Amino acid sequence: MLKLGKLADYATALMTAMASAPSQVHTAQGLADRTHVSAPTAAKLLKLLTKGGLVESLRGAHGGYRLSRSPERITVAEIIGAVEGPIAVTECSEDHSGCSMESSCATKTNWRLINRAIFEALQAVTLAQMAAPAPVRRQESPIHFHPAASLAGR
Amino acid sequence: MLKLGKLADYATALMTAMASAPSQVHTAQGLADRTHVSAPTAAKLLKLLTKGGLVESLRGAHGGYRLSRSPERITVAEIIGAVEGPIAVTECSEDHSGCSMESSCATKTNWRLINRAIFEALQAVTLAQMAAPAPVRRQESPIHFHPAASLAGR
DNA sequence: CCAATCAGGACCTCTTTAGTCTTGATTGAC
DNA sequence: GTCAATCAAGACTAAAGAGGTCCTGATTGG
Repeated sequence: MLKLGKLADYATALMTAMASAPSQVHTAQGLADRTHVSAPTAAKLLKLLTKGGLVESLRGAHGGYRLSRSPERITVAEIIGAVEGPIAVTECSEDHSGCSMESSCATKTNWRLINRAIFEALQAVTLAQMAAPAPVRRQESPIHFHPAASLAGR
Repeated sequence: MLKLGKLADYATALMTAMASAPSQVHTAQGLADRTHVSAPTAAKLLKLLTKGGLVESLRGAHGGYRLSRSPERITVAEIIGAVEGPIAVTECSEDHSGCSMESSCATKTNWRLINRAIFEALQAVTLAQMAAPAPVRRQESPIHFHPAASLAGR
C-alpha cells in the first residue's frame, strides 16, 4: 500500500498548525492540543523536525517552536524526510544497494525513476498549500503528470 | 520513508521474469529460481497476482502461470495494488476515513491529491518498461512532472 | 531560586510483514 | 486408473518496525 507512517502524517499536522501563525512561538503542548496528537509524540516529532532544520526551538520559560522558514518554502517532502528518513520506495532505490541480482536488476534503474517521480510529487507541495483552507477546485487532477510521453516512447 | 513492502518488489521481479517470455507458461518453482525469491513466497505472490487478474494459472501437470495480458498493458500500480492492496499514502487518502479532526483536515484533500499524483506515477510505468534491459537514456528525469504550475498558482 | 520548556534517550508494546508449512484439489501422462 | 506434478487456500510462527510513553538533564525568564 505504499505506506507512509502515521508519524509523518502527524508531523504535517503539527507543521500545518504552526503555519497558521508562522513567526509565532508555539509550545509543544499547545500544538499537541490543537492537532490531537498526544503530547509525548508531538514533542518527539518536534525534536525531529528541529533536527531536520524545519523548525527552530527556543528553550526555557516561554520557549517553544517556530517555523524556520516561511510555509511557502517548506515542502511536504522535507517534512516526511525529517521524520522518516530519506524517501525511498524500495531497497535498491538508494545508491548503495547490495542487491546482487544480475539480470533482473536492470529493473533497478526503473525503480529509481519511479522513486524520483514520487519524490518530485511530494516536493511540489508546500506547507502553505497544505495549510490552505480550500484546495484547488479544478475538476481535473491539479497535480498533473505526464510521464507517458517520455517513458513510453521507445 | 514511504515504504513499499518487499513483497511488492518481489512481485515485480516475478512479473518481470514472466515478461521476458510472455505467453509462455512458467512454474512457480522456475520463477522462484530465476528471481531468487524463495519458493513458498513466490507461490504466495503468484496466487495474489492471480487473484488480481494479472496472471492466469493453469493447474495440473505442466501447469503454471502466464501473464494474462501483454506486458505493455500491465502497470506497476496494478502489481503493487494486487500484492499490497489499494495504494494509499495516508489513512485518510481513502474515501471513508473516520478521521474527525475538524480544522486540520482541510489537509485531507491535499493528501488525496498527493496520493493521486503518486498513483499516476506508478501507473505510468508498464511491466514492459520494467523488463526492458536498458532504461531511457536521457539526462533529465524521464518521468517528468510539473505539478507546480497548477498547484502553485493560487 | 523556581517554574516552564526543550533535549536526548531508554524503553515497552503492539501491529504488520515476511516467510513457512500443511492439506486438498486439479490435470496431464502413462 | 493411477500417479506425479502443480496450483489453491489458509493457518501459523517469528522477526521487525512503528508507535507511544517516560525519565533525567539542560536552559531560560521571572
